Amino acid sequence: MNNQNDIPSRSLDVLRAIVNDYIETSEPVGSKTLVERHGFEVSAATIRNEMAFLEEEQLIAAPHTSSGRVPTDKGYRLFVDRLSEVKRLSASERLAIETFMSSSADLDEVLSGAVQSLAQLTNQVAMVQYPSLGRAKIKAIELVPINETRTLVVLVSDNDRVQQHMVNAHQVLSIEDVAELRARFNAALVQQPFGSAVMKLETIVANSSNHLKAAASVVAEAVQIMVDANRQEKIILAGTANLARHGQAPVANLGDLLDALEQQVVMMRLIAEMKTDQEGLGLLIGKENNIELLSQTSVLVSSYEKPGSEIAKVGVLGPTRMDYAHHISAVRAVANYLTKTLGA
Amino acid sequence: MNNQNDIPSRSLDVLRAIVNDYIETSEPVGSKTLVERHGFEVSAATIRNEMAFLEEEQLIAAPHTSSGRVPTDKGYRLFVDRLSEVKRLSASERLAIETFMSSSADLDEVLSGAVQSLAQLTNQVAMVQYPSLGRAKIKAIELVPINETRTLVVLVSDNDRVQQHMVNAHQVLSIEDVAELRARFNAALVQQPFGSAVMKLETIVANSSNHLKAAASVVAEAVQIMVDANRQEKIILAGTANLARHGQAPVANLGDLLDALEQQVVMMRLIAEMKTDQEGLGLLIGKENNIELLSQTSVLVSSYEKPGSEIAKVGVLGPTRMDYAHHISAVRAVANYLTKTLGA
DNA sequence: ATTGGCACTCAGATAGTTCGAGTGCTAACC
DNA sequence: GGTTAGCACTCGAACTATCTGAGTGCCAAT
Repeated sequence: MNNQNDIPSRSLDVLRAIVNDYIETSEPVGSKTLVERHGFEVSAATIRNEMAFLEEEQLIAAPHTSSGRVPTDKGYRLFVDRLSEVKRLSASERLAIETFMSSSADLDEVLSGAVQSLAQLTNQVAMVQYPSLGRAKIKAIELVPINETRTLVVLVSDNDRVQQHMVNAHQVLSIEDVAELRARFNAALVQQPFGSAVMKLETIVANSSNHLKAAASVVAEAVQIMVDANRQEKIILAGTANLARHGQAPVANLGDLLDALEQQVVMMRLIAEMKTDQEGLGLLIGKENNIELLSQTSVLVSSYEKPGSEIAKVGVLGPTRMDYAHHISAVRAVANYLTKTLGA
Repeated sequence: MNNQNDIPSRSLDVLRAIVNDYIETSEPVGSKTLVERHGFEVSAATIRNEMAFLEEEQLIAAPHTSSGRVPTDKGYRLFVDRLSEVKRLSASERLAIETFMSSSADLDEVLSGAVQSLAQLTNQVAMVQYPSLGRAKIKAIELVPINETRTLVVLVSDNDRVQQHMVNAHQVLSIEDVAELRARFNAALVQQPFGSAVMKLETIVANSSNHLKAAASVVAEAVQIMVDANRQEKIILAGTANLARHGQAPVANLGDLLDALEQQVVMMRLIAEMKTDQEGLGLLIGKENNIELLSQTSVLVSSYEKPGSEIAKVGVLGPTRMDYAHHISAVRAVANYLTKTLGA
């Protein structure tokens, strides 16, 4: 097994050229076109020798005997890690991000703007993970009476996230009743971290006036549900149409992939488990993600930070044959804007 | 131009058989298979004569000379209007709807459950339109301080819909300030229909304490935005993956269709403009919708009612070659459940 | 180490052939 | 008159054959 560093510099030049060409044309690339399009000072035959070497190293592969070569997952990996220079975003691209992401909006709007601009920028499927609220605190609980028995429970956390859940107390609640419940829940829960809030719920119910115990327990249940919904990761997607567009789908059965995306669960797990480097970037190429359905797709994420809550991720999913150099810039830029906007 | 009623009964039998067969097999259907699979007491030749007649009437067409026949839009229309018997839903299908649509949830959850169950039931793209809130009234306005200057404005309407919008007052607001704003807005707006609420906003701002005028105007703006967002129709989709699944896409470029669905605007207009009959059902077959992109798809909707607000629609979109008899039942059932659940 | 030369491979395009489901028409039949 | 059997005909789909050319691997010469 050869170490990467054993690969001579010219071989790497060839690999870089192959990846760039293939990303651009999406056709297997052969030795002759390679010499023509890039400024190699050697003949096609020499390049062929290099290619044979790269193939031995499993960095490129031929779809069928005697056809051009295509980078393997391993080839892309080496390319990304050591060969690609980051393409800076153009001014118009930066502008696009800024206009898409209106600041001074609430979390939902900011995230949805971010994911849409990223999808448009990359022509891939974009996704953003909600900041996990593990460390977030409860800012307020509002009870809004809807009719005699039904009440809307609104939970606001200290990072601008608002959740709501309808409950039915199965008993008539007077205005005073609602006020009491509101007071009790707020007194006990405001400023509590989500984690510990749940433990207080029983006490609140126990302390409530007798005739309100049932209602209190229903509200407590709603709070529990919302806290749980928080712990459970959530993502937003945009640009799924890009999968069907631009010719060759990155998967045999496009329907299955779209389905998986719609169900969210696969992507949620994947994005949650992805590791990122010290710069916050994470990338899984092809089979690296160990998900059969995604064996021909790459997932690129960058973490962004929401002060006060944990770090979350934003990224794109596309065919392994994606423009890594460009997309890395795009994802990173959107992540930066997110951090900036949310920090304000 | 022949009136429908001039078409002899046996011809209609043949048309019905053709539609049913084609829906089932998605292959053009020929005279021989037709005689075999359905209990026609006549020979294939006779059926051919009938088919020639149907073709003259433009109810069926042959993809190419000497191939089986396929129903035209007009053929489907006649089939649906006069020939198909509604297929009742199976017990398990009804059960699926019920479990999907937990009652005592808020509007978002109910609608999202409905659209998901419909997508699953029909294997098509399902969509539901939010009830327009033209007649709805404001139930409460809550102001939740997020930090010194930012405040979350929560607007609850009397049909369980909750909206929120973050505002930045650009000035420090004390608890008393927030209380005053809350009181003023609620006093002026609670029980006001959305339509007239907007007109009161100026007065509220004018009446506010001087040092709160700026803040009040920011909040008023937020209310305005939310009211507008309400007036603007909104839909939820589910099951878009079903388009890519099951073989032949109903459109040349699947990407364009997915894109249009994601952008929502096309479907929003279409669903808003669709007419429904006295039973609340509406159906556009193929080119009837006059949208090039959707020329090979049918859209089937049923209206549902949310007491107190206007009527909205729920339905499915799929290839013209869809199982109308079944889907009509499914859409109608979901609409009924919606009306029932929301009326509670 | 590099290169020109050359035989070889093989996917994809083009063209020809066959096959059969399906048609339209006509003449006979009830 | 409606129905039917019979038959010639059509034409897409599937199969085969052939051709082409981009690309390869290898070897001998530089």
